[in-house]
Amino acid sequence: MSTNPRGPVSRRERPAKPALSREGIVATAVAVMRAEGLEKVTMRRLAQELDTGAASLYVYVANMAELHAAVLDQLLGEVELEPSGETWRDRLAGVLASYTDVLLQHPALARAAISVRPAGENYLHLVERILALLLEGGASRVQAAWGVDLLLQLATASAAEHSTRLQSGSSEAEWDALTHTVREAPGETYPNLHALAGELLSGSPQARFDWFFGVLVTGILRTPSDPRSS
Amino acid sequence: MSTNPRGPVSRRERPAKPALSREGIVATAVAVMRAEGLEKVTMRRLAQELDTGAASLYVYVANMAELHAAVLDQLLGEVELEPSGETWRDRLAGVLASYTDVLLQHPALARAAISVRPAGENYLHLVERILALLLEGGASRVQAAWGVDLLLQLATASAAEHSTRLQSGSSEAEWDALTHTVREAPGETYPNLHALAGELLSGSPQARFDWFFGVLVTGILRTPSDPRSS
DNA sequence: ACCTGAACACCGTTCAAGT
DNA sequence: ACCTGAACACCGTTCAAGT
Repeated sequence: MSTNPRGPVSRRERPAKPALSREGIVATAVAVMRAEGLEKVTMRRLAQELDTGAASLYVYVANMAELHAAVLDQLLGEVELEPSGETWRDRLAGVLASYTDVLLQHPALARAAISVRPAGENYLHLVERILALLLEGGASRVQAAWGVDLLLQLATASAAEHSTRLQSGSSEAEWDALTHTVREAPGETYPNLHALAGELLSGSPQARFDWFFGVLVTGILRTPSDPRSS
Repeated sequence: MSTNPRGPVSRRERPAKPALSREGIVATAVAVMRAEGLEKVTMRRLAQELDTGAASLYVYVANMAELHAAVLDQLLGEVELEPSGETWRDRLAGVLASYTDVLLQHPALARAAISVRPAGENYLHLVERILALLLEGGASRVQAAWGVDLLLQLATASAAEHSTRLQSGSSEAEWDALTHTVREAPGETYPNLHALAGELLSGSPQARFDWFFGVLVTGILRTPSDPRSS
């Protein structure tokens, strides 16, 4: 009869329930999201996964929004900050494409990312990197600072918009409906819409991303900030 | 004892329940949203308002997303499409500012607008007007078509981001937290973030809007679409 | 201080049954 | 064809009570 120096053996059924912690909760949230999507990341589901009650989680996270922000920051760790590329422009395009990719893999998160400010480490690293590349490209201090905002906002919005199209069951039908609406727009009421229907619906996502990126970079470098405000 | 030629008078308590219709449902949804916000626009609440059961609404709208799209299109009727302004550029800025204003008045709708494609009349009129202004400014066909997308996407994202800051009870505290994070970012790990903290947090919403708008217009007119795709 | 069960006040959507 | 009640399968958050 060997004795366990660490005390009596009790509840041998499962490994001792690990203590709750903010990191544990966020890690579980990320795992559930990867497996089943952000929709399934609910307080009740997380609690079940951690073998406790939903109310217990509120000791470590203030609410759902804060949890979403933490999950998002965690995901941002996957963004490629040092992509290959000859010029600063290619590297900047690479970082943004990687950011967009990460969001596209998690449709619901892309939507959440628009209203959520992740103030975590990974978000800061991303901002830092984009600032560096813009400065390398010759942007002024204000151009770089405001430019980051503009670039991230657009990348996020594009991912959110695209991701809804991808996931929602009705994606195909909805796209058809939009196509139909544009193509059938009467030329008397909507002359330009009618004339440019082809262009409005043209372009692969890649081609559009490239053009959008070009527009922003060109604009950022050529547009001085309002002299009255600097 | 007068007789009613239209039949026996029954249920004199309230005016006869009006027949359900898609327009009636959307109008009620808009009214509830104006009064109490999009969060309160639920199937159950709308049904209550219309003196019926939630299930009955599904005869006229497919689901919540479709209802949101209809509400959004209705709201877009308030956008000023003919603002005063000397140049096409001023008028375009006016249209976009008005669009942003409308969304800012309804925070939750701004967020919904990112993933929702309103295919209604008012949305089409907005697109038509922006196309016309861009063409007037000398944009090519593709520049105008893709430019509308870019301008609307960015205006929507800005409104969504800003509106969350405005409404969420914790807005002030969250903004302080972000400010603090940026100001306290260690210079060794985040040299650029640290050096540009002032610029990152600078600028009134108006100043940023003006600069963003300038960046997009400049970029749209100067960036040719990829020759391989046109 | 941390954890819990139970409750509060809700959701969207489906479906069998009625008219 | 349209409308209904009831049910299904959930939510986030709070709070008194325990340890």
